[in-house]
Amino acid sequence: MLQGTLDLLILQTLVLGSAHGHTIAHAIEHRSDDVLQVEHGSLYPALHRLEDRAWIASFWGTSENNRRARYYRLTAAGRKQLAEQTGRWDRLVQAVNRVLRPVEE
Amino acid sequence: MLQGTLDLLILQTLVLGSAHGHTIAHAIEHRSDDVLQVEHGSLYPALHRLEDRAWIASFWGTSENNRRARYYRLTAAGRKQLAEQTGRWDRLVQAVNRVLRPVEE
DNA sequence: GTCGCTCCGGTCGATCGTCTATGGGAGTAG
DNA sequence: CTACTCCCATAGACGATCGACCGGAGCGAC
Repeated sequence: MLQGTLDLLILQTLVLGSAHGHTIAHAIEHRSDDVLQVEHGSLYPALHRLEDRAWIASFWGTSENNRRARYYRLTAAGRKQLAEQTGRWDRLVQAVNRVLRPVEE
Repeated sequence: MLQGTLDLLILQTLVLGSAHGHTIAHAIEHRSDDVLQVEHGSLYPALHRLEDRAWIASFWGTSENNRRARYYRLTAAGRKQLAEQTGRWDRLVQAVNRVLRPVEE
């Protein structure tokens, strides 16, 4: 996966509502038509990283399968961050595409 | 910059003809409207990496400023690799965008 | 009851790519 | 001969991802 993108994907996923790790990973994989794979070893460090930066907040709950699960929700700062990172992502993609597909000058 | 993208950008730049490090960096920066910045410390490791993989080949020459410069050209394998990586890039971008911009289901 | 499976959270070490900083040689202009 | 630019190069740190582990706890089959 592309470096730095996971944080963005997680934030976006949480816009739709609080969720726990497993659900977040599945949502990303499903919505990307299984192109993006979210490994455990990447997911949890990312979640902790985002929580440290106060972009998401967590609380313990019970999953739909009656299992103990840590739920995450987007904070106000996280929402702001999501907008910034989405913009940054778009700019980068456009920049790379300009290089990849040269137009006649 | 996005991880792994630099290799792709370099390969694409060399499609237009052989060039040395400085020129490659400037070309990428210029064609991306200065959004992408190519640092020396990233460029040369990338060039050596690509050469190790035989996707580019190098030879010593003289720059337009009469300076000793190492020129790089795309190999056949590099051209093939460019096509593959471009496809991979497109797939990833589309996948991320699907997650970022949810359509009604 | 207990065995095995799935769900859920977590960590650790290795790896990879980038960045900052530093260095040096060689041409050029004053 | 000094200063500046061009060009190549490397070293150390950092940040993010990955693969491989480990633990617990619910659940269904037998």
